[in-house]
Amino acid sequence: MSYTYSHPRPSVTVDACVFGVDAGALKILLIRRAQPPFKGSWALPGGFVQMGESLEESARRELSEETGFAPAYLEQLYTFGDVKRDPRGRVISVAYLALAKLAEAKAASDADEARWWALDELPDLAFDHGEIIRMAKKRLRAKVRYAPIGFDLLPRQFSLVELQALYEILLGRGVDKANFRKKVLGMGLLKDTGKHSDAVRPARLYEFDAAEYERLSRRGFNFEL
Amino acid sequence: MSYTYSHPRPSVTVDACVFGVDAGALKILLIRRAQPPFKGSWALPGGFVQMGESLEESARRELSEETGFAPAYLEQLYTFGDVKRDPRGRVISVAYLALAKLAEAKAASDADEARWWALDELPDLAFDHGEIIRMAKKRLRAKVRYAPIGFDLLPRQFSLVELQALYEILLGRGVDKANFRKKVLGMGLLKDTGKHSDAVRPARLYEFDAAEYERLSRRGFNFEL
DNA sequence: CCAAAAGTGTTGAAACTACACCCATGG
DNA sequence: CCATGGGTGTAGTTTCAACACTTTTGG
Repeated sequence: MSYTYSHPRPSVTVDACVFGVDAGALKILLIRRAQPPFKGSWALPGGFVQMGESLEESARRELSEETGFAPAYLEQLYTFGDVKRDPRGRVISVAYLALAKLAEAKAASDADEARWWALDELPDLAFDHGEIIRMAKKRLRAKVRYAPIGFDLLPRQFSLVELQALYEILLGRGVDKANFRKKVLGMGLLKDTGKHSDAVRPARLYEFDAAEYERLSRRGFNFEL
Repeated sequence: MSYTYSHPRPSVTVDACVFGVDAGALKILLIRRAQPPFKGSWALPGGFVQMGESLEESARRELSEETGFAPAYLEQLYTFGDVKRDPRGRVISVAYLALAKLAEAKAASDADEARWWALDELPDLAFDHGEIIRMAKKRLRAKVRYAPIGFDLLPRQFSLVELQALYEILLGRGVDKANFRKKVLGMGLLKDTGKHSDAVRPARLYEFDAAEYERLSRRGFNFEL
């Protein structure tokens, strides 16, 4: 490294918005802060980026350390850099959006310092984390319509009724059953597993066919619901 | 500032991808680097974030200093943080996507150290700027379809033929004239200025009605082309 | 056979596509 | 009156939305 500069530098953190669906509602994973500032407040899991790790590695590490959790889906959301967003000084935060499958979500929900909160009953939040969550929610609700990321919120095998319920939660409105099914199956992205749920009337279980999605995408296909 | 930490910190920079349309092609504004590393190479305009300015302010300042240019549109694109992306050490870059109106684009193109390049004839680029440009181009081509940002690439007043030509460039394919017009005018976002171009047969000139777009957006309207 | 939940068919309206055509102006 | 480019109209097809309907299972 032959060139080095010495100048005042901001700190850089990562914060993760982990969403999950449980009990018919969209939830987000928060931790209680053990250190000042905002000691005792709820906040997004996250922390300082270390010199030897990429941003995404940093997000995964912090998530694992603070919640013991490895998300099914992780994408960069936005970088928040207002001068006064952190009372400790200049701290720039790279926010990530993550999705968790329902079963795993429940497993992690027992911890004392990390719990799931329904999005319409959030506690007071540290820093500008309220704003970050608003943006993450907006991104999720928009993106679920043109990218096959909803499947990362469901178990690997799911029924069409479950998938429809998920979309109704995310979109915030009811969906016509017959039309939803025709559209979803018409895309040819769901593999019939041959299995059935054990409901009153057993429902066919499907799997998302990621390989087929890749193939179709390369040929110009666009997911849309 | 009662809490302060002392720990190794990355540097943070901003880089801007400024797009413009000229001579029927999509172009991007690059500068020639005067300092090492990559001295003499072409690169995105940008530089170090200062402690007292937000990220967007920083992007506007660097753009102004290096190209004398204030973009019509500016949005954050993505943050690049691979450990080895800069030979000087750990440098995280927040990339911005900017759009410039054609007339202003031409004005700035005379400078020696800043010039416009067609996207299919780019020179060798410093750092990971090639990757940043690829992502910016992808975002622009996708976003122009569901957000009214194409207008920021045209003069304030424009004919439908010009608008169509713009979309054909951005989408990379031909568009049916009659259908394009019906769709665009049907949205009710264009104000007829009453003026005409001075072509062989004078064309009606329109303006994008930003206020009306705001109004419709709040009522659930979604731009789409 | 009844309740509950899974799964389907039909139809009219709306949107999209392709393509042919007409119109205004300068030379 | 012709070339150039601006500006429609229409018809066939596909997609969409609404809604009523049938099927399977447990009790």
